[in-house]
Amino acid sequence: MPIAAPRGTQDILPPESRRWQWLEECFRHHGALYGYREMRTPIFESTELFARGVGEETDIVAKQMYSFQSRGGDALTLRPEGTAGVVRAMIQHNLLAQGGVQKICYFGPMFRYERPQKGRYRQLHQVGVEAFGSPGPAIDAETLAFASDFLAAVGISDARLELNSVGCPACRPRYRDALRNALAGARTGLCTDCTRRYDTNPLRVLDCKVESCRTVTRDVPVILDMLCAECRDHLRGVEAGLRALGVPFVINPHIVRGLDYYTRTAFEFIAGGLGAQNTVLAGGRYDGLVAELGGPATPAIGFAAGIERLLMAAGEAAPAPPMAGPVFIATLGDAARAEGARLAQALRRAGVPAAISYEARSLKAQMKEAARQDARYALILGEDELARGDAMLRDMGAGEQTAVAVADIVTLLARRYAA
RNA sequence: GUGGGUAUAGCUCAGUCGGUUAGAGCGCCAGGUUGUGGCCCUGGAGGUCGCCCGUUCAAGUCGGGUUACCCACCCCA
Repeated sequence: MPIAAPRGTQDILPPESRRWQWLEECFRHHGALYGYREMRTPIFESTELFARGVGEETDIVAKQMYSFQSRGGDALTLRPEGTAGVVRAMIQHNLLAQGGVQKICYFGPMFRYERPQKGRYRQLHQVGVEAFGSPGPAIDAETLAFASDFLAAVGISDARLELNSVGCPACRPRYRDALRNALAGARTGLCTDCTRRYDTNPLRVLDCKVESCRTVTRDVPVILDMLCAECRDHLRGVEAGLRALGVPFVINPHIVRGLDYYTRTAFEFIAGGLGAQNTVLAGGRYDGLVAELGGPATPAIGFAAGIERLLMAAGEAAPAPPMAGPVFIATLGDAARAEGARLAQALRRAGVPAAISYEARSLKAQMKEAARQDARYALILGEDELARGDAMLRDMGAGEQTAVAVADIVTLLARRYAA
């Protein structure tokens, strides 16, 4: 058996790669509309960054990281997500000292050691944004509008935005205690995972998918009723902003984030057609993270989306804009083939995509090759044409051909391809 | 980490009760057409039936194991 790509990774082959380029272009375009600038950070970072930035007790850090020791003895990890690296870079380069709002977008591969399945990979690719420096709900609404518009642009118009507030360090502990109290009586009805979560992170019981747990959590108090005044006002501000911007949403009090520096706004976009992995884009506010990583206290909000899932959810809706079909130069004889190569180069330098036959083959075989390459034109150059100083220019779509002087070909085709 | 499914040509898949030379469609190459793609006809190339072990006179087919992929749990994008 020859060597195969590692488990949970995949090769993005043409023409699928064209859809990736298209999606990345969509993302860049929307980023520019909303004032985001791209940042590129390393694919590996200090393991400690993720331990602190994502959280020691999360599954991602506890059992899904590709960690290794460098030859110099440093503990490093392939990034499992994008936010930690961006925040680290913002702090390291003192970009937050500039004041104002800083909007950063990024995309690239992330790595998580998970059991692969539909929509879940060990090397996944995300696009993401982070906005630093604005504490109010207006930027939350704008960020969600960005997400919604971006999804629509890539052909996912049926995604449902689910919104929640996870409170803040002032009100969340109070809710956590209330939740624990409410669950205490029904502990025996919880699944084994949730029995553990009851102690470690009771909020996570809320998004458990086991039926018995859902039954238990149906009547439990919701955080929305226990938010402090500031968090409640913030959420109302986000809702008002979304309505003003025309972004539909539903409140789902069961959306949670595991860590203390996630604050207030939390959201997910749910799309169909993805099986169990149906979250296509998710994010939230993390007003405590920059300070947690040693930077100046800075409010922030962001989201990330998995490219593989986006393309799956988009399905047929995601077009793969075809490249302009080339001019295929079919030649007969060594002298004509050499002239064809020169002609092709002249065409390319004039901005016209050109292809040639590298070997001596029958004209029929070359015409089939031209059709296979979806050529717009075939340029047929044989001994006779070479002697006359012209070539047959065949319109592959129309199936008509005319003789054109070699001297005029580049100018003529450059004009047609420019149109 | 747990469970289920699948594995035959480049791709998508047939393959009967275990039976002698493993098939189809698409794709590829060539010819029909001495210099013209798509449609048609003819021919050709291409296979360690995932891998190992076992049962049997005989295994693509049955059994065990293993690996990979897929799906679900879990977790998340």
